[in-house]
Amino acid sequence: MTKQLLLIDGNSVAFRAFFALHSQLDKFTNQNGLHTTAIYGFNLMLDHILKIVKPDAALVAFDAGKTTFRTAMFADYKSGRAKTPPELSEQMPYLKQLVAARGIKSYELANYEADDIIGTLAQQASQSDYKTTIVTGDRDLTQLATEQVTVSVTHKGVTEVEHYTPAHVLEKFGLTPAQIVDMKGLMGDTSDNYPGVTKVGEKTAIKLLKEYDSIENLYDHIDDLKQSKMKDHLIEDHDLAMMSKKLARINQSAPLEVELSELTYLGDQTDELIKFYQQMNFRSFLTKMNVEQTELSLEAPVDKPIDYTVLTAANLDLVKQFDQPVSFYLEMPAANYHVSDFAGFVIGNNDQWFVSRDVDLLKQPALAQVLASTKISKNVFNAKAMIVGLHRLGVQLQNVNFDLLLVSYLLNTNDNSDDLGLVAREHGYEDVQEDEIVYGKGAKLAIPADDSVLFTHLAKKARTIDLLSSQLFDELDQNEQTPLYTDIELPLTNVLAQMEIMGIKVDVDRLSAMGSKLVERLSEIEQTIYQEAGQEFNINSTKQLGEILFEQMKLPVIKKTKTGYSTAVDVLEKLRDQAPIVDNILQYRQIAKLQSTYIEGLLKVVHSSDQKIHTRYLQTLTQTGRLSSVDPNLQNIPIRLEEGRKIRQAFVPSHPDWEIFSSDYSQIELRVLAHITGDKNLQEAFLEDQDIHASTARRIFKLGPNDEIDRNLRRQAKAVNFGIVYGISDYGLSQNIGITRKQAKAFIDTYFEEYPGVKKYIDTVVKQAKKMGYVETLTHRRRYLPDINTKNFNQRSFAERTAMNTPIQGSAADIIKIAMIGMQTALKQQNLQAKMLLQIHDELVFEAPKEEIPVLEKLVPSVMDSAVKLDVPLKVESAHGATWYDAK
DNA sequence: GCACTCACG
DNA sequence: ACGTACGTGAGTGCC
Repeated sequence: MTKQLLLIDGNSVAFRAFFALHSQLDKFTNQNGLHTTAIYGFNLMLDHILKIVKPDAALVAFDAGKTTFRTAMFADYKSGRAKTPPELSEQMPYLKQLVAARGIKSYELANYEADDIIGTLAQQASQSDYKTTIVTGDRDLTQLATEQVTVSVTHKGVTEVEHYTPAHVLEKFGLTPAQIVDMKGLMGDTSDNYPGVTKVGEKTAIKLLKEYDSIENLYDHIDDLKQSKMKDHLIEDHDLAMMSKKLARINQSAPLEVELSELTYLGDQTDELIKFYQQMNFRSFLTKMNVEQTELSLEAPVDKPIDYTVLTAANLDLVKQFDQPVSFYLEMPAANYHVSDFAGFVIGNNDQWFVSRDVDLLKQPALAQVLASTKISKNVFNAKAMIVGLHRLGVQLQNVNFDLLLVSYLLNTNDNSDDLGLVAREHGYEDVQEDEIVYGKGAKLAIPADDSVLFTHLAKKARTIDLLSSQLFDELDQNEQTPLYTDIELPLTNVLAQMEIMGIKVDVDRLSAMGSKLVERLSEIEQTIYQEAGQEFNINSTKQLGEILFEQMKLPVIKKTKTGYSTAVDVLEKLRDQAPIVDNILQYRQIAKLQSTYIEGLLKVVHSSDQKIHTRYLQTLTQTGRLSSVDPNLQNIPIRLEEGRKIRQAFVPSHPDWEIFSSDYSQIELRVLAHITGDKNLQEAFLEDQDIHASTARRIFKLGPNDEIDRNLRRQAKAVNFGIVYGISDYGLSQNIGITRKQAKAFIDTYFEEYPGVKKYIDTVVKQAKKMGYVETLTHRRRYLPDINTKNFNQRSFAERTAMNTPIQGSAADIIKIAMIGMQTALKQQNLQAKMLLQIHDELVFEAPKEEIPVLEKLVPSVMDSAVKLDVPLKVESAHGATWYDAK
């Protein structure tokens, strides 16, 4: 029978695991301050792969030392590589302990790398009756793939792996595994520091090898190549290419001192492993082994049993005893809490938990008074959902102290799952199951019939909230984020809840009438398109559309996507002149979008009870601190094109003789930029209330104060301003305004000369991000950037752009949040009937009686522009009218 | 469930 | 040499 062999590239996987968890570096330490990220990640990978492979034999290979037979060939091999971080080095000895405790042999060999050990063993295994799986973070090992040997390369994290068989290598590179070394020979390897051929990268290497198979054959036919720079480089670098290929080739006959027969996989060495996990403080792995964690159990109950009391109308007075913070949780299994069923609730503290399925009990004074009490504070998970859910029952929730979801998100914007069990796990608490497991999902979503299943789940949720509060409050404090939570996000939760509950009225008839017209026009255009194409097809299918345009009608292919031809707007616009069908397709797309997303989509979510739409704002989702809006999204209702803008005519006030009133910040992000960077020239433009894009145009195009700025110059300057905010690149700018990359680069260089403060800021913020691993907004909102130091150019560049953009976008989000809280307070204080309904990132939308409009025209801008004090003024513009459309 | 396209700031 | 603008949500097609 075929046996299974598992070979793991220890250094490379540890390295991957270390950087995958880099943002969590400080959270993963044991009692002695040892960092444990690489060990933890490595073990996750082991768990994952052992399940898939079920090996009979296994080995983890490690690199032995600095010098190998490769350094003898090429002195610079792997030189110039950044030193292994000490936080990783310190973990390596323990990693070997882990491997041993899991019943796997480790091995290293002087003068050879882990690759060579693996290559040699894989070779031997193929001659015996073995199937081999190699796990590594290094794609170079794919050269070892054969029908008997699969190379599993770890992806983003460490548990996601991509399995390379010869077929997969072919699909991925268009090459055989044997050609990988030729590819590396031509392209070189920056991380191993061997050169390859000048100016030849992966793409070129693959192209050449597809034609010539190998480096040797390529050079045999070098005279056949057309005269080109590339040919010159190839000839010039012949020796380098040959050497690089040798360096890339994995040695498959290293003088190993181990044999396959010694690699028997023993399985977990339970006692040793438990001791090791305890030493590493790996609670989740201990849980998996069903180990009682005595000394940790007070803090971290793991499957710890829980007692609860079932509440009934008869014993309801039991809840009157509460005189200190209580945890409360109202269970709504569907995501949309405006309409979800109620499964039950839990309330309690100090290991006294009261549960019930009967949410009507919440209306009883004994309970309702606790929830509304301003004396007894409440600890919850997702306060906004609780407020809205309770409101549906006619019950008020006041005095929320701790919101686990919200605090978790502020501590790390990635901890934004709306599942309590998952969020708790991020903080080391393992005993709450995922909702999906308890309630199922999709069509299978159901409330468990078994009382003990439901009640245990609920009680554990309440207990977890209770137990996590002080720890997470401490962490907030350490991050200087307590004011952000207390003064901004927590009060905002309540404001958002009120906006969602209020909803916005929709003129359903109007929307339907617009829909009918669109449907008519759609079928007309459809017929025209079919005629022009000479056949009927599904216009919505990009695949079919691509075939018609680019194969049958032979239009030039401008851009391709991963899967075929691109038919996106920018492509079609370039083809406009070539065939009338293109214009019609653009028309069709525009109208189809309006019809399906905005007419049908919105009609579907109008509540029949009040003819209103009640969106949900997600307060704990975005990486920058912005809100998002779902079910439906009311933050992307059309405005740019008149056709679509008319949709806004269907958004109307909820009372006769009321109007829609809207105020928006003008250029808030650029003003924030001027403030944060301290750039005097940019600040001056805002202090003098100049047209900012015109002012930028004047500077970057070196125009005099009286020169006219034509529309095109202003448009280009505007694009440059956007580019700066987004974290500029010459390529991105050139694409956006249709100029060459060189011109774009010149614009950017001039911009930085004119605005030196901006340049300085960008350099500083990126440096800061590289050092600290995160960036911050005005209010200490934090975003971790785990990729900021990665070797991968794309990932790193992206992280760098994010480092520049997040403080700007995020601070603008902070400002409008503060303004919203101020507005809610002001409306109440002044006894106004006006209601705040929507937030669209830099805009607030209200409805109000006509007579209050003059009040709002003063009040709203004054609250908005005084939300924070910046070094430049904030500017607010307002409008009002009978519908949202008319508020322009 | 992913890819593509397109709506907004 | 690399291959990009920042942040979102929703509908449709296709596997």
